[in-house]
Amino acid sequence: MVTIYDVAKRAGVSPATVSRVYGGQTPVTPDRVQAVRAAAEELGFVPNRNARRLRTNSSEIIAMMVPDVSNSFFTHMTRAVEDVARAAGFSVMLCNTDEDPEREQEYLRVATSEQVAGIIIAPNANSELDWAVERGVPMVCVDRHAPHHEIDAVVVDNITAATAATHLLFEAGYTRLGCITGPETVETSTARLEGWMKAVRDHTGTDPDPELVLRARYVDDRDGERAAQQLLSLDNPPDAIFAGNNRLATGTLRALYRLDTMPPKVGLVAFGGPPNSLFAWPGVIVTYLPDSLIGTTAAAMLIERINGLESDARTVTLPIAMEDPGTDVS
Amino acid sequence: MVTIYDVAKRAGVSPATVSRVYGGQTPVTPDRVQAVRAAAEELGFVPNRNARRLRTNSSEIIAMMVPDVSNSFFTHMTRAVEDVARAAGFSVMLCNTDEDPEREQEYLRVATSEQVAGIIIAPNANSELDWAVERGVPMVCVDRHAPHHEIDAVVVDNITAATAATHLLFEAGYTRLGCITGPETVETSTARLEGWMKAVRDHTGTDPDPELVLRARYVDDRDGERAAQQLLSLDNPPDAIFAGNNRLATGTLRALYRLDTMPPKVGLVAFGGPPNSLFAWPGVIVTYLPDSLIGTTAAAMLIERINGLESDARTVTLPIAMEDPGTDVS
DNA sequence: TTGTAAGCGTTATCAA
DNA sequence: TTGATAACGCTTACAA
Repeated sequence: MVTIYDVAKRAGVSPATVSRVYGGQTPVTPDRVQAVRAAAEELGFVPNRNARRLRTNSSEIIAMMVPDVSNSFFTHMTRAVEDVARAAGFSVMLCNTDEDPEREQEYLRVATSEQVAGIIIAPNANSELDWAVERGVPMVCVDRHAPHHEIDAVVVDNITAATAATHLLFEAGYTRLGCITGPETVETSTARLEGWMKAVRDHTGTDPDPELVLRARYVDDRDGERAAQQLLSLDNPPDAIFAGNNRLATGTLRALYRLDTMPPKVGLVAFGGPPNSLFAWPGVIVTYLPDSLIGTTAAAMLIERINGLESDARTVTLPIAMEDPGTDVS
Repeated sequence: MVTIYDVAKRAGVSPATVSRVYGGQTPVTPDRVQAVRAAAEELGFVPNRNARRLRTNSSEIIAMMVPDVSNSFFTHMTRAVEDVARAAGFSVMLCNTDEDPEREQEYLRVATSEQVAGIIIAPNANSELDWAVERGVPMVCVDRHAPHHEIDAVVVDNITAATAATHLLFEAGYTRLGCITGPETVETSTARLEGWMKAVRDHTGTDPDPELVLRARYVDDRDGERAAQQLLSLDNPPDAIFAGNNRLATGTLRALYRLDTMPPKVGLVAFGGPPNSLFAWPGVIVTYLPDSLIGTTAAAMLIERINGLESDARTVTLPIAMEDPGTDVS
């Protein structure tokens, strides 16, 4: 391994000078910079970041922890984070927590002991962020608030959007609405359920029929498909379904397709949009989560923290866009 | 920061003993292990990986470099890599090269100077892998061979599958086929074009009309959409289109939808499948790339290299599955 | 502006 | 089985 000592010898300067050429604060005479760069080039020198980190106690890596790396919502968010991070000189390390607290905990441990510059995380109700927070690692939550913690967060207004989307179903003429939402450990699933219930109460004047509400995992299409099948095989099945995230929407669509009751026969709210939806479909109301905007906002906030900002925890709530193609088959 | 010295003092042992308790090779008496663990727990000790790496010259991080983190093909592959890597004690750092040699080069630099354990990369024709290879970083290419290099690779048989899929279009009764493939810098796009041409020659006995072949970027749906529009607005437009990857297929479908010529009116080969395709569609022939299998295979091969395997470069070619729902509208 | 030298927290060598 | 001690490659006082 080529070190600054080798480069120093070759360039006829001291190791300190070499160090200063790379990201040093102290100025170095131009011709010496030249000499050092030339020597480094010839020798194929690469600064050892571990040594640097050991010395400086800081890295240029941001860890991004999401429950599902293959969900387009998070991949878009990640891309946005990466763009902002790279512009500020950080690399992004992506970690897949799979909505599993143990995995998440392990990654938090790894990230902390890697001395990452900061962490962006979509936590769940059981996340134990204390540990990393206590050790002073800058952190920003995305999509969900931090449980029990004063941590910056970038979220969306799920309740309002869920209510609005559900209203659109009623306006389209559907009357008996089912709801498939995520597990209780995920904040957004409860918020969306709440928004849905509000709309149902507004329109019917009563609480929704409990058999019309199902919970399924966010991370697997199949769970959504099974839940939809269950709803549709009720004695008194719903004529429209609210699907609490993009995967659940995909699963629900698949169930509808299998049963030959594609929208608009049965209405659908795809909260967060089916992933990579190809085109608008009559009878499908799609809400678009501002994935990229969440990412850029969170990255910017994290970088502020990394740069030493000490203010109280901030929460940014972003709006949700919606598309209603109507129920006409065109 | 809590160090092994603090823990040692608290536990009444030497720093060396503490070090040995964590991942050490040398045995330690059980009660001392107890004492050390207890002390570490109380103090909230986390081993500093930078110091460890500096000392041992090795990390437990695998860098995965893909051209498009939001493409489902690569996200599925990444998940598979992660599963295998985690089982072997590695964390996975995901890097988005955006099909851009400069970005890729930067990430290779970062990864090398981070002393990553190994690299899994989907390179393009301009990738300069020499640099990292020379420094002895274990590497495996996925989806594409390494340009000019003796490096392990896990690929699929694009030519054969492209030919077979194109044959299916002819068999379905389509006669004038267009082809939208990726840029020349990407090996798979040329291979798929080649497979398509072979099938066209087989059936028509002549070379395909040059105006029916278009190149578009792999990484953006819109490029595919524009290309499809261009093909369909020819004086003598194709009655079926071969789309060279999942994004191009998505874009093509969108163009077909806009022009109200959805399959089976115009036939389609979606090579690699439209992302998260909801269901089979008449007139759409889908080839499924073995994304997960590529990932697990590549990860296993990389880990062998990390563990010191010195054999010649190996190339694994995996088969491609296909689905043809026929042209009947059901 | 430059060089010398002392760490950063860990692991590896060597004796005990 | 354990402990003292010398690295690992880099940054940074401090002195020149």
